[in-house]
Amino acid sequence: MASDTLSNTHGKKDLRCHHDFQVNCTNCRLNAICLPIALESEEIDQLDEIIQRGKPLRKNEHLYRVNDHFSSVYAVRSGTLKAYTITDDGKEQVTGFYFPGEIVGMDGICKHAHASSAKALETSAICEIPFERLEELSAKIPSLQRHFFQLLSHEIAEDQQLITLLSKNTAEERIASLMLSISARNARRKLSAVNFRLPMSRTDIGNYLGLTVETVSRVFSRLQKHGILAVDNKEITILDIDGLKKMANIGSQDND
Amino acid sequence: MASDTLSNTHGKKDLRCHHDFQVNCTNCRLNAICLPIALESEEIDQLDEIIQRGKPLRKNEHLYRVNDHFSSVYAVRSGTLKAYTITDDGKEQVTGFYFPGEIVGMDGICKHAHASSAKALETSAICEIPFERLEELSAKIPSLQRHFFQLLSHEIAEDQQLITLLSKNTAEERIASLMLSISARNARRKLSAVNFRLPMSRTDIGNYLGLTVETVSRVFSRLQKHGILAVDNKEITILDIDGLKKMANIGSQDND
DNA sequence: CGCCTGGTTGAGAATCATCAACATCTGTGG
DNA sequence: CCACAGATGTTGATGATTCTCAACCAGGCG
Repeated sequence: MASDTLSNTHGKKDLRCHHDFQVNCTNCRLNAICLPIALESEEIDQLDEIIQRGKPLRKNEHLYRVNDHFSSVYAVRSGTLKAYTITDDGKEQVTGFYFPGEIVGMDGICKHAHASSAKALETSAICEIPFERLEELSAKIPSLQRHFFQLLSHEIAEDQQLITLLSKNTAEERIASLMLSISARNARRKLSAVNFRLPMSRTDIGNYLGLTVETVSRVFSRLQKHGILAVDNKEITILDIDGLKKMANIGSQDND
Repeated sequence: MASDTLSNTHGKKDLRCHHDFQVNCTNCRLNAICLPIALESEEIDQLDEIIQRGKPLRKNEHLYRVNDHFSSVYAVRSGTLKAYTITDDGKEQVTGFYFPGEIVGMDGICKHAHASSAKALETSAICEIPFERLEELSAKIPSLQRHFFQLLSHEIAEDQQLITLLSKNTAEERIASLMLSISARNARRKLSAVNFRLPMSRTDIGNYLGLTVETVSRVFSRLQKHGILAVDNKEITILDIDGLKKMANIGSQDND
């Protein structure tokens, strides 16, 4: 099933051994949703050359921390990351979850220091993309520059969706939206849209959606009672996707 | 006082007459906070050439609407804009306010269609920057490419601050943060950091911060009672900026 | 086996929304 | 210049959603 998820298939002691160093952008299953989209094959090779692999993270390891010097953005190849900041009064704020094919770290460009921290929710393989090299290459390959502009813009548009969610929607609507978002992102990777395992804790979900753990738990219970979801710990099955969409108040949204 | 605010100084019938068509990027007071930062003078001229001016908007006029074809981003030269989306159930969601020197429309890059609408809160002068031309020029001028990447990244980082605000903070903290943000953005334009006129309605403030008009009004009253703000309709004076910062739970934040 | 983290469920409290009445401002037209 | 209408803002009373505090349960790991 999850052939792009290394996390559950190897132990902890020798992560590097099982890692496939043969992966490159050309043969990566994710290249349709990652940076190389719309590049010519020789251009992909150029991009491929600047990308550094072989940095699998174990669960709870940090990819970078807030205020670290910014030098790269990162593509998730397998596993899941969460990005978060610490508020002035010491509380954590989860700002996003990043699944395979997605790019993390773009909020650090503007100040040359990371605006958030990123840690692995499970064992994760990461492609590091040195930003200065990417800049140079972008100036040479117009479609790459455009694609990267689009990636940044996409993150803005997504954040604004989250803003709307937090500003206007009830607890049930927020959870429903998140489930639909994860479902859509799974579908994009050719995984099941109705059956998946949540990589994050209830605490992280609540934190991300501006809710307490208790509320998250109660909403999951309610959704289960109403026959919309089957919830077994972190294992989620969407039983009534139309009901879920109606609950999320989503007409024509593309949840990616 | 507000020499870069045309809005209050001219009537409605002949907006174009009073508009200063001599403005270019080189002599624009805002060029330190707009795009041309860090460009050589001849590079500024190149940028200047692609920028289209002379599009003053009157209050409530749209710069673009959601789903309009995306072809440009826009720099605010005077006045104020608000960006907003319409949720599936028909409610408005304000996603940002844009002051002179700031760039609006960047959320449209990713889908080549605007992800939000932008309308003028008061008479506003706008610089239109055709995006394809900007892309071409960015490929030629590395510092421009970098600056634009940074602008996009900055918007992401800002949106994430708003997410945190909506997710974790009380009504008072949200209002206090917004006042501090407006104050800091005024200061950046060499205007008063403690005395300013809000260009947006209470409804817009509430909408942006995820609160009702009534709550916004009550919080303003409370802040006034506590001697932190003097509020006279849209005229705001910050009487106790340290108290305001403490209230906003802000230690070391740069509110721009 | 027992501890510890993570998750669930319940009861009471608090913040903010809703509904409603009233005040103020703006601008239009007489 | 004044009067009026509609939009905008303020204040109060009530109620709902969600948070807080607390107890309890389940699973994983030493």
